[in-house]
Amino acid sequence: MIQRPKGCNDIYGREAKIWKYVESIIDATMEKYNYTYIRTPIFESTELFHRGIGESTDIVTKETYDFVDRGGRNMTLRPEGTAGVCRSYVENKMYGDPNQPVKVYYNGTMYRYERPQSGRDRELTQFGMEVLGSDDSLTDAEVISLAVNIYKMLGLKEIKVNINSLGDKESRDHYREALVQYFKPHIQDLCEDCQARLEKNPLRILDCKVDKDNPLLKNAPKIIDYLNDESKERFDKVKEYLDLLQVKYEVDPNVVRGLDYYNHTVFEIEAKVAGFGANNVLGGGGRYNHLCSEIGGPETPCIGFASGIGRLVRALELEEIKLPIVDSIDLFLMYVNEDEKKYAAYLSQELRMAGFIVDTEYTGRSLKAQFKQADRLNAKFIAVLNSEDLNNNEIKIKNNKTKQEEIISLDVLIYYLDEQLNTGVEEEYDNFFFEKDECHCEDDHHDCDCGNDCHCHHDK
RNA sequence: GCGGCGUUGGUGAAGUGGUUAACACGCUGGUUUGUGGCACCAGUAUGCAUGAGUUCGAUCCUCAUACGCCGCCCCA
Repeated sequence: MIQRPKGCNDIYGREAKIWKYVESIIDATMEKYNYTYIRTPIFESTELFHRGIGESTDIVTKETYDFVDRGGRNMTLRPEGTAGVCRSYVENKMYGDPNQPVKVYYNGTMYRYERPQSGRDRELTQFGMEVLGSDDSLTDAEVISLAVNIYKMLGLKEIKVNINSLGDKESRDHYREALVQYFKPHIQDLCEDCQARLEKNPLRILDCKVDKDNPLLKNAPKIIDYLNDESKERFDKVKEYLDLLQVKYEVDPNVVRGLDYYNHTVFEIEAKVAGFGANNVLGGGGRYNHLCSEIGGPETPCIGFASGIGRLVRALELEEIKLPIVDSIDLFLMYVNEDEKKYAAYLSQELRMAGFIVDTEYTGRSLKAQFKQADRLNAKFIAVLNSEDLNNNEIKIKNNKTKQEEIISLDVLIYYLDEQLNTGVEEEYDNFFFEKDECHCEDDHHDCDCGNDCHCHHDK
């Protein structure tokens, strides 16, 4: 049997409906923030990722799907979305558009050659947004709040926003040097990986899982103390705007991100729901003011965010959030003989074009089995076509919930269905969202005893 | 790239070096000749991821490969 490629998934059935719903919320929310949709190629020249993401990053050195095309060109399946968007911004001279900044969002598959595990696939779907052409801290705050609001619109409650600032190049170099100086005398106390990190990327040591309880890490220099005045000022401004937008966050000096192009604001949003596994970051992003110039465009200040849809769907499942997924049909048409079948085919089309969700029988089932099929499809109405009725221009239609059956004229069928299906809509909407009681506590920092199943930020 | 565990019908799974691979759900048909969901009866894997090997004989033992799950590195 031919199996699917390692780390890739087929998404179908109910899960596909969840994905489509999630994507519809993303589209709708992005639209409200006036981000426009952008589609860029799934593969780009290898050079773009090497220059953009960074030669020495793991993602480029060992995780890309590279290939040489038939014309001998070096190509790479995109491992992330930002580099392609920047390339498009530069190549299409969007910087010349008077309408700045350019605010775009994307949603597509990315590819990373990694060993699959919980929350990590080789083909993954990410949505993300980028603001290109503004250095204003308000864009930093807006991108973070937009991300949070998408999660909120989907009903997620158990999320946590961690932010940090890497400062500008000067601050970062300064800090890097300080870290190396600090760790060097104690290097033998750290795990093997960290010893390697000291030269390669000392910032990563702070995020080590093995050494996370080592007091050495706790007392390490903090980047905040190494930010120059300008960097510090802008970080304060970002926090001020976040407070204004009522985004709850924590400053986490360990958020450093894996891609070279970030500076100043970096952030991650994690799922806090139990059972998520090792990879609990739903999304992350940051500011990248030098990427565009790095790939041959003008120096352009930018900020962006990307989030894995697979992980997001998983978080929704673990939080048991009920989504408005339509898994019912309006009418199932049943028949026994060929004439009735033909009429079923004809009538199905008429009703579908009139706006109803209609299905019928295609596998030659017995009438009894057709009833079961109608139930499996969650048909709101069912009708057994009967030659005699049809000759009288009538149809016998049954409400599959109340079991009430009526004989009506075929001439009024559309109006009948329309009327019947529109009653009880409210009742249906009641089931859409799994509403939890809102917390009305005044103080966020206390042990909540309001009795609600709420998730306000107390000190735990 | 490194490590651990796994893979048996449509599904959940039991099981054994030796003729017919449990059980349950589901599905199909019948009892009931065109208004069902219950009940009862019957049918439903020439097959145990793939390929080699050991053996008189392999789903079972060995090896390799593929894929899955979980962790590490790293990352969404």
